[in-house]
This record gives sequence, C-alpha cells and structure tokens, in this order.
Amino acid sequence: MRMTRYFLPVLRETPAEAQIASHRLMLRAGMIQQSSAGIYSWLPLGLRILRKIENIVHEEQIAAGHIPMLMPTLQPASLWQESGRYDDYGREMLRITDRQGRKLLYGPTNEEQITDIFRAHVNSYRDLPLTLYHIQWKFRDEIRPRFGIMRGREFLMKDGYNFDIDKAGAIHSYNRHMVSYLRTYERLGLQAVPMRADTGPIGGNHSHEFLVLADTGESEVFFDNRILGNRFGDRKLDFDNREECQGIFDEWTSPYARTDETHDPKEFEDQVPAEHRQTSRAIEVGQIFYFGTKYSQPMQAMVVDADGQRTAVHMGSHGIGVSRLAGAIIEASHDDKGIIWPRSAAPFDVGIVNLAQGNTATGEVCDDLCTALEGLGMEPLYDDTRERAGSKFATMDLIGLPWRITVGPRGLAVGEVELTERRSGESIKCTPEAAVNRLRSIYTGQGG
RNA sequence: CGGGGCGUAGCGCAGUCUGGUAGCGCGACGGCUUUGGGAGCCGUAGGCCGUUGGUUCGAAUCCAAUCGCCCCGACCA
Repeated sequence: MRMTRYFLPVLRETPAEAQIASHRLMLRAGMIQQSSAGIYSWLPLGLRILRKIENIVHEEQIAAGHIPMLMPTLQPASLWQESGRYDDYGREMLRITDRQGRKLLYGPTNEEQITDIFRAHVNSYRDLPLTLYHIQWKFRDEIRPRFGIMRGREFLMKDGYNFDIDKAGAIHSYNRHMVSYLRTYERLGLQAVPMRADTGPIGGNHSHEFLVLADTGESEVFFDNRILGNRFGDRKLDFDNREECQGIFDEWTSPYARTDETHDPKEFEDQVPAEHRQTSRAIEVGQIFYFGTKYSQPMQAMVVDADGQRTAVHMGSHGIGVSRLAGAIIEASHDDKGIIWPRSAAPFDVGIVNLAQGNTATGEVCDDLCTALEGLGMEPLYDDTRERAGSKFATMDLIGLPWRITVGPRGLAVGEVELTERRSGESIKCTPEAAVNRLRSIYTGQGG
C-alpha cells in the first residue's frame, strides 16, 4: 500500500481527552475517531488491526470445533421478556421502538437469540454437543464510557454459546473454551491470566475472567505470580478429549488468581507463599460462563435424551472483547514513540521508507521491495510521501509496524538498505534482496 | 446518577475575572532554501467563540436555559 493513496490521518499532538496510552496512541496513529461518548469510527488502519484480531479469534474458535454464524445487532424485546432479562438487565440495555411501535433492543449479548435459534432446530441429544459463535457489534449503555475503545458503549465482541446434554458435557465445553482463549491471547502476544470471577447479569455459577496485567486496567487482581510462567506453546491438543482439556484447565486455574470481586485475603495467604503473592491492575479481555439451564429452562430449549425424556440443555457462554483487545495489546506493548504491534496483529507487516522521494534509484528499489514482499504474501506500507526523514521515521514508530526498511541515496550508493526491528530498535544494513530474504525467513520460516 | 472540569481554526491552547470589532503554536496551502530522526524564511487560506434566549450603545467575555464532551466514583467484554 502506498501511503499517498491511503488514508492515515496521524496526529502530531495528543488530543486533550485521551488519558491512557492506548487511547492516546489509537487517536494519534489514525486508528479511530470518536463519534460520540463511547462510540467510535474505525479508520482504515484501525480496521486492519480489528480484522487481524478477528481472524485469529476465528481460527482458534474453529480449531476448537466451534461453528461461526452471525446474529443481528437488533433483537426483539419479546425474547428477553421470555428469559426475564428484559426487566433485569436495567438501563445498560439500549431499548428502541420501531415505527410500528414494536419494542427492540440493541443486543448487549445474545443468549436469548441463540437459544431461540437452537430450540427451533435441535430436538435430540444426538445433535449435541453444539457450540455456535459470532463476532458482532454489541451495545451496552455504560454509565460512564471512558478510555477510548477500552470502555466504549459500542464494541466488537466474539460471543459463543455451547449446548450440551448434561453438566459434564457443558463443563468440557467450558474447559475447551478456556483452552481456545488461552491460545488466542498467546497468539496475540498477550499474557492473559484466567481468574475466578463473578457471574454478573449473565448468571450461572461457574465463571472465569481473563486478565491482562496493565497499570491502567480497571480491575484489581490478586494472584500467585508463578502462573506468569505458564505458556501454551506449540503443544498439540485434541479438543474433544475431556481429560486433556481438563488437564490444561487445571494447570491454569490451580494457582490462586482472583479479581477483587472474588478475592479472599485469608485464602490468598494460606495458599500462596508471601514471595509469590502479587497484586496488580489488569484489563479484562474475556470471560467464560457455565450457567446450566438458566436460559434453556424458561425458554424451553429442550432435547430428547437417550432415555426418551425431554430435558433442558446445559449451556454456557463465552466472550472475548475483540475491539478491547486492540487497546489491551497497545497497553501491553508500546514505548514513548508509539505502538509496538506483535506480528500477529500488525496492520501491515513492514514499512518501507523512501528517504528521497522523487529520486529514481530509491524509487525503483522501493517499488521492487513492495513487489517482492507482496509476492511473498506480506503486506508492506510504502511511505512514498515527500515528508522529511525525521517525520517519516516518527510516523512509522508511531503506527508501530514490526519492521521498517529504510531506503536512502547514501545507503544505495553502496548497495545497501537498512532493516530495522521496531521492538528492539536494532538495525542491519544489507542489500534489498537480503532484507527480503530475512523477512521471508522470519515470516514463513523459509529461505534465509 | 453524585462530585469536578471543559466547549474559541483540523489539533493543542490563550483571551472570559475587569464587556469595546478574535489571537498564539502545530498542521494545511504556495514560494525559495534545505533534505538519514518531527527543518528555516516569506506569504496565503481557515472561526456565527457549542446552541438558544436575555442584559447592554456594544457580549467569546455578564445572566439564564439547553446540548455535547472529559475526569473521579458505583456498573461491565
């Protein structure tokens, strides 16, 4: 992508309303623009990041055997009256009346909607287990939206719903979600710690939240810091194997880890040696619930079991805040110059900086680099503007692409460009071909 | 919703107390000189001072209402 043909409205100064790093940097990097309180437009760069995160979430859900679909943003009030939540949910629910006087609401979550779909089509235990999910915009009319997209009113969330014949099956679904979420966060370069949580308005009696440690987080958390060494890594796993999933679940949930809602100071002291007790602020980036028959019972989502008896299905729901993850990654990965994207979420893979726009030699090399990188399936962002070097570097640092190739007349005179890693700031000087090869080996593990 | 604050050019702000024809920096645009870490000089464009009503000869400034936004708290992906 050539920058002169792109839309990248970066800001040199920080808008006054932005208090935390992610909000500041998202505005400055031209990722988002506020529309009204807690509601944002996603500008082209921001959209790319959102899509990258979404894709990873999709891949991990599908790997776990979950099935994608899409439900609407607007739901009929009648479904929520059936579950009893139309009155319970309170003022966070945005209620809308259409021209016919029908009551609608902008969905804050989709338990009712999915249960309605399920009960219309599934009648037998033979069709279970089933887990459906979607990634869709949600609206919660927060009392006080803040911190940019971290606590927006409109936000993009992946929410999944499992249907199982009994509690044991639903607990396996719960564990499977735990594993799929751990893998998702790890791919995004985040260390998210599962912590025992309250169930809130979703209800139920079994829930974990996933928290990314960050000073600007809204939650206070208490945990055994030995859990920070846990990595999923590249281990293989059969998601249908209950023991394997339970093993991963146990591995990640046996160390003490609680949010302030469930924290018990006495248990903390009893279970965790003083040198491992840690307290921190953290950002909640996901939550999983098992709630049994809370919705299936009132909404009559029944199947016939192996004995021919009609029985309410056991359900759970599972959410990852996709738009919030964009902010959480920035909170966890930035410096005073700007964002540092992990490769998996970066809007472009590499930035190409032409230091002498208009110079035939540098122009040709930059064009060739773009062609070569695109040929390898990478996405370069080519700064072909007439800005000065300092300004171009500052922009690249701000938007945080993992790699930068700098092409200038001085280096080209000896046949060299410069390949710089954003995270470490380390540079090597090499031929353009060598730079491409280096990136190829990093991105595909091939060549050299 | 309780408490605090703010709406003046695309962005950051001054001017408001003490009423008198709207200013600075950055950015944009044009020219010249520069050109490997946010250049220099000269010039240009851009504002119903959030909105409505009032006081006044005169309102960004005083008064009232209203809309919006931000921060702290209770709620949440």
